[in-house]
Amino acid sequence: MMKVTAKSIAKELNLSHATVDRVLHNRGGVSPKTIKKVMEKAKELNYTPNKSASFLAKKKQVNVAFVFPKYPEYFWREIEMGIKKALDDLQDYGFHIEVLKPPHTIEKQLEVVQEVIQSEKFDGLVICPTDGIPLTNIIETGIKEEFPIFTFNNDSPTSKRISYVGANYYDAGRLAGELLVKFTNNSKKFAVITDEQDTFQMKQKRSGFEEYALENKSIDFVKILKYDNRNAEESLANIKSNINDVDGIYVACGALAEMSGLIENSGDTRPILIGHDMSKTIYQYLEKDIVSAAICQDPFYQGSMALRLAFDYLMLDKEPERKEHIVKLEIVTTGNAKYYVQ
Amino acid sequence: MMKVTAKSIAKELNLSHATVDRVLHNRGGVSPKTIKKVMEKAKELNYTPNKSASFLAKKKQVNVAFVFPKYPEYFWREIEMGIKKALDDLQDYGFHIEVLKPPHTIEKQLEVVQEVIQSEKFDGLVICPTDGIPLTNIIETGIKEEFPIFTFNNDSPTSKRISYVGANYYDAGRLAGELLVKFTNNSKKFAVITDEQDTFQMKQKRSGFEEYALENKSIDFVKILKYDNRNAEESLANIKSNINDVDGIYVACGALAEMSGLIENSGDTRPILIGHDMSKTIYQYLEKDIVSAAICQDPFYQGSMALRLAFDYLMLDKEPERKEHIVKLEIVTTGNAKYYVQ
DNA sequence: CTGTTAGCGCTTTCAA
DNA sequence: TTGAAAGCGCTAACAG
Repeated sequence: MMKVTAKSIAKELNLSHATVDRVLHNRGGVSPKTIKKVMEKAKELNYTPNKSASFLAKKKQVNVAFVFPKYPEYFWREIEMGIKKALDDLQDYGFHIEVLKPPHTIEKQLEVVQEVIQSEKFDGLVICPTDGIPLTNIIETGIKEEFPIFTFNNDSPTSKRISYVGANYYDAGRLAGELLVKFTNNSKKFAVITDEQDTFQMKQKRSGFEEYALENKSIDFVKILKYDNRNAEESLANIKSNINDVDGIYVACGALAEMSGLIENSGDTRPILIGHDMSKTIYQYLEKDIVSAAICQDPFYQGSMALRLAFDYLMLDKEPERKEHIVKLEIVTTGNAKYYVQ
Repeated sequence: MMKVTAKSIAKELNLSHATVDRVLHNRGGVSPKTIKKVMEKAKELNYTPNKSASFLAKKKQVNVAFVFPKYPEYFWREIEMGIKKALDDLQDYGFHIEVLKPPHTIEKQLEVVQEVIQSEKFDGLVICPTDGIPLTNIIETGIKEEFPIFTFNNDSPTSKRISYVGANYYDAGRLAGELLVKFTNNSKKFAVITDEQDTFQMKQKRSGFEEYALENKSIDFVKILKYDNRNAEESLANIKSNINDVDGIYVACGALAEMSGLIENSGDTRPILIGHDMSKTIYQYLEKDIVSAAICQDPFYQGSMALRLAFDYLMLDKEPERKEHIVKLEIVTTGNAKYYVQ
């Protein structure tokens, strides 16, 4: 069977391919009669437009900015690889990106976002907000000015961003609770390590964990301990003095490696340790059984998906199917850790 | 900055874009001088060819057959979705596929494979061999006749297939061992359920599990029990009478749902149950805590990747980077099960 | 309302 | 060894 193109269906109907193109994309200015004829023929022959040719002819060029933090590097490198991989297929279509990594503070991010919106250089923005809540306003402003903004990894749920792709951190907290209970063989004493700025993400994780604990009658207590990375030694010392009576620790912030170091050198009976994300260092602690499990969220996939959503929206005028694209939570233990590192 | 195309670099050098194209693809018939000039200019301007335009002009059409079983349906549906999704981006490039699902017996598969190779309809074959070993010969024959064959999900390691994408089942068995030990709190008594035909895959899983058990001094015994799906009731009855003394069961074959039913109705103390893959049914057993964990291998990704490898090889003349593309093993428990179903 | 035409970036044939 | 020209399937401007 022959390939079916706009031209081939035009020939069958004694029309010009321009007319066929008009109805195929309902650009208007075609008589109802011909519209009907063309639509029927197209359905009959099962016509599908050729994206390559379409983009080639359109000459549309779109530029989108990706804004996300630099640290932890092992995590964002994976995300960036996912972005770049997905881009491979798309840049021939005239879709281009620029990656910006301002320091991970709210002020710096605000500056960059403002610049991105005002510079006229970009047609869209994909951002991991340092903290969703404070950035709501600026995102809102952008959206009002018809500037499309997408969030990923961290959401800004109260803003009207086009869509979010990333994990559900409440569920992540719950999962952490489940794993800790299972691995400690129904212990009753837990600690959660959070970071200094109690961001939206951190709150979600905590409440997931705590609600799981609450539903689980066997639990005695959950201690919340803060880790401040600008003051690492001191806060580690403080944590150390507070975990003597716990059987399991959930590191909700990005300090799993630091906590592992602490536990490794703490002698005698070690508490069960779980946390988030994978790196070479964490891999080693998994191998040594100092970390029992890490909860991951496929950063590579997340990056690809964020790019795809932006592409679909900006180049294909396709609204995302859902406002929230929640990525799966993956459990990593010694047995499957090697698949998650590098 | 302008877009850099063959034409634009031709203009800069006062050449025709045909000549530029010749050197860019070293088609020969160009003087060393011009070759040098063009190559330098291309590097300087950081030229990248436009795939869309290239495929459009080439008019190359490639057809590949995908051969895999129909059952278990929940699993192969996912794989097929992965294939179809990846195809979305590629069919505009002239890459087409046909999915064939012969009954999962060696004879039927052999027939289909022979037909695929001889029919002249296809330019390549991607197959999940019912059992790698017996299919080696036919794959070998195809490869000898320059007919490219790829394996996925199940390998045919002794054949000279272009590449394999799928899990490492030895590692899967080991992981099963680790999980069982952790979840049973260091039990010493385990059973493994395999299927009637002891395929290559099943052997791998068993030996992974057994070696883990061997290394783990605490284990008393591992019972191997067979499940025959052509004779379900009888073999379930037989299994039932043999698992009274075990604390943990690893279902290595596709009978996790059946085993769950057995355990659910067996009253009193239940053994810990783990197995492979996700379906709606298994999801329910996870929720009820009858299944403690399932080991998955991202069938969607597997399908996409198999397609990509075939595309790269056949359309881009790109040899796969590795002969074996091992997909990660994922651990599914109650807490993250919802991400793995549907 | 419909057709003609040029052109997107590339490949391929033919001619010089 | 090089260039000119046609054409892949589509879009968009212009003409009728």
